[in-house]
Amino acid sequence: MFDPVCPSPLVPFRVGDKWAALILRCLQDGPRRFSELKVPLRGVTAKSLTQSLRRLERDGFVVREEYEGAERRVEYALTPLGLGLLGPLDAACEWTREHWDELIDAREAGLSGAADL
Amino acid sequence: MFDPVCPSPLVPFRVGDKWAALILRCLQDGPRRFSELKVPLRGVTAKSLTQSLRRLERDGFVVREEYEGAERRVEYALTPLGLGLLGPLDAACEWTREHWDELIDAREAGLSGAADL
DNA sequence: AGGGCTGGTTTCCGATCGGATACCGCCTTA
DNA sequence: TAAGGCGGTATCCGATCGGAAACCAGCCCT
Repeated sequence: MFDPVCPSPLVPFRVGDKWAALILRCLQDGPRRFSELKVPLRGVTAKSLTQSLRRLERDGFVVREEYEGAERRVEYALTPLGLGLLGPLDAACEWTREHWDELIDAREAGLSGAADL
Repeated sequence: MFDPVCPSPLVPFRVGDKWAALILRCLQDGPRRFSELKVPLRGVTAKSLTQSLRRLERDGFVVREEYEGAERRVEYALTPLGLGLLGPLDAACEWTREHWDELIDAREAGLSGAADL
């Protein structure tokens, strides 16, 4: 999941910061713990993950719930607002999948003669 | 159009860089000249505009056409791919409009107690 | 000859982004 | 008592983003 070799920088859409969209996807099937998020989000550092989660929380897309008990347990879950965000996000993802070949071709064509950028 | 006082940083979606989405919108009703883009995109500097346009061109969303003649004339137009991009973009915009109040409320609530970020 | 418009480029700079690394308190288990 | 997992923080750093300002060539008009 979320292979770092995947050329996702090609995707023309973004939701929030670098990891936000992936976090939302990870949470769409239910709450996840901090460490359960780190696994699928390959390569994310604790700092970046915390930062993204704090922002998603501040913006009302995610709630942080700390359970008290013997073992420490913190779970993150989507709010209704965050769940709704998945709609347009899915639309964008689907469009990207449908036009993937065109995106690749266009960029490769546009790349010849534009070394930098 | 595109009032700088508009709190658009609240919008959770992004397409490309800061000006890309606005440029696409400006082009949706037909080609526009460089200087015709600068007007509605209030506050954009020539550098930023050029940069965004070059990227959009490289990625195959926009074409640059230079007309020869007495007066200098350069026009930018959407490609079919760029036109298609407006679909999911519109979906995202509409979602944002529908949930605007929730977005505001959520951020205001989330802001109390989170000074920075 | 000078000034203006068009479509940029160049340089500089501060702000932000995000990775690397080290460290932390708390709790459980061996 | 030490080791290890959990859920982070703190600090540093290089890369990128994007605005400000200056400058430019080519062409027009006066």
